[in-house]
Amino acid sequence: MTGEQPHSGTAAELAWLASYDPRAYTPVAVTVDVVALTLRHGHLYVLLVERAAPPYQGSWALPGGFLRAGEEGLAEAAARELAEETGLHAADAEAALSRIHLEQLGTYGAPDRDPRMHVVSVAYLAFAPDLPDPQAGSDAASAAWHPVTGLDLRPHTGHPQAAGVPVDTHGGGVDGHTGLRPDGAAPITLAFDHARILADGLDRARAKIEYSPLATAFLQHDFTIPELRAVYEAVWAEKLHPGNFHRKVLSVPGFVESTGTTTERGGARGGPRARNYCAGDAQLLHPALLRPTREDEIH
Amino acid sequence: MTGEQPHSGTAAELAWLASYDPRAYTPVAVTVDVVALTLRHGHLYVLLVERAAPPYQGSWALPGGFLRAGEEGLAEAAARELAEETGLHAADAEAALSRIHLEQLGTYGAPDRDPRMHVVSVAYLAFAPDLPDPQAGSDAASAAWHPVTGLDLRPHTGHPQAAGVPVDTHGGGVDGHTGLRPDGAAPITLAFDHARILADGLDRARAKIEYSPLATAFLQHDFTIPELRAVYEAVWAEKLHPGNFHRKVLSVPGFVESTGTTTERGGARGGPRARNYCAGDAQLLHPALLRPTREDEIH
DNA sequence: AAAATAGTGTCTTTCAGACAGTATTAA
DNA sequence: TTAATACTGTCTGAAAGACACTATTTT
Repeated sequence: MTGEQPHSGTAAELAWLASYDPRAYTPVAVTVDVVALTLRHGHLYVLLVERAAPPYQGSWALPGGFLRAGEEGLAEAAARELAEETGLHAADAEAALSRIHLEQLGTYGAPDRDPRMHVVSVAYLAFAPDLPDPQAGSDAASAAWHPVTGLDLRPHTGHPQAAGVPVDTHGGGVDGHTGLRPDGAAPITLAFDHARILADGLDRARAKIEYSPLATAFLQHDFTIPELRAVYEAVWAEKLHPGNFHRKVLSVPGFVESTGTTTERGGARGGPRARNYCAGDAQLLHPALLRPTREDEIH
Repeated sequence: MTGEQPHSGTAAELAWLASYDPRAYTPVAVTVDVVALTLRHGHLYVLLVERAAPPYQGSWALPGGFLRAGEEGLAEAAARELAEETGLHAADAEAALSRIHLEQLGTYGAPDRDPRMHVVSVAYLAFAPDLPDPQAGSDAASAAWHPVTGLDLRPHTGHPQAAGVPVDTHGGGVDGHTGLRPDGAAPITLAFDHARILADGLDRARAKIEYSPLATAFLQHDFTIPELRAVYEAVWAEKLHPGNFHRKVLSVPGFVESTGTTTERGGARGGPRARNYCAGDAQLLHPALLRPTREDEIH
């Protein structure tokens, strides 16, 4: 909009406008980062990109980029970044993106979180069904889905309470269960404060599927109750009781709707064929699906 | 675009450029706004400032200001703004601010939300005990606490629990249920998108006191169960059953701790003296205090 | 005395979790 | 056949909400 000189006006207006001129201040950059989660082979994966330039050259980071000032809103920018990095800006972007849930996660603005300048990052959280790997030859050449269990989620830039996100009581300590890769390799350390952002995103995801039907956003249009249970088990990293989960899901009005069909085959290791369902029209689960081993209050 | 002539080149080239010099883009301003809530005479009040210059000259707005780039984080900026506008930057600022709960609410960045330029606003939500009125002669000369029932809040289409800005652009419908003042005066319309921000803050507050002990942040250090109930009734705008509420609060571990004392006098209209409590050490209420007339899913 | 309120007891309903049990399918 | 799995039935305990009741204080 303004870009150059402010338009003319009264003296008072000009004085006030001057207070809005960003060049009167040290500049701030605004970026949008995306924590895109998906489910693969029963495990949670997050979309990461490899940094091609310093700082943190060669490190993995959350996909993101600068907000195009005057052109787009924050959610638009997040959707654009996500489409670019997943390689979905092709023909099917429209259809694929429409099934992806996107919500604002939080904003991170510690002055030293980027060594180059003060960067304020608006983080978004995305739930996506299993997508193809990002294709080379696009912006997404360096993007890949990583299992979250292979990432080091302990914050390393210990700025006081940088850009705190709600309620989070980030375990912070030597939790031990995160950051260990199944193959025993060293956990990957993320660039900037992206480990913290990812940890906040995982916390949000774990809490969100309790009272919202968004777990279905990780699945295809049609799914079975056991598949839905696999989502909860992956996000919560807990085994759930199959029978109780089944009855509970069906008892929540509007959570799932029967399609009248069943799967073609039974389970890989035996068992009957499961009935198919699709997402219902509820926005809120009532009653909620409470996480089981909620180790009570932390203090 | 920029308002001048757009740069030539593909988006990828622009992004490449920006990775070296973010100022290649149209500038963005970053502000921090605060939704500060308090309880007065049994009603919810919000801190507002009167705008002294266009746009929206003479309108009321949320207190806020520019992030001091390179100097402070977002939460720091919010605390600074809150201290300035409440007139608490005096001697007692330290003690008073320490009792105020402050958390990030969401970030608002629609390109046209400020007519002058693209402004990204990081909103914070504050719960404060009853504070003295802002004093003239300070930055807070134009600040005042307003009952939220006297403000015009458009209903918003977002998810009730969603922390932050819903992805969809709201369809700003006109509904008459909120914004009616008890004295029948016309509801006050807030500047910019601050009505939306305030509505999101109220939603967050209503949800937050269900599962966190933050309702106590509205009270003095010592309080009675009926006083705590008054907080819930004001925030939820619902009458609660006194007996059940009492038993429920005491049954949640770590919510409140008895001080062994009682009030000096009984209720204003009769009744025994109440026992005093202070906040316990729980961070999460388990089990939660569920809101009663939760009209189920919205779709 | 009358009215209002703090705090407790009890009953009913709902729901989460444990567990058992049946039917169906793959190996 | 064996093992795994989808799904259903049943019991127990926790907890929310409705209601009744006592005790204490103000007007």
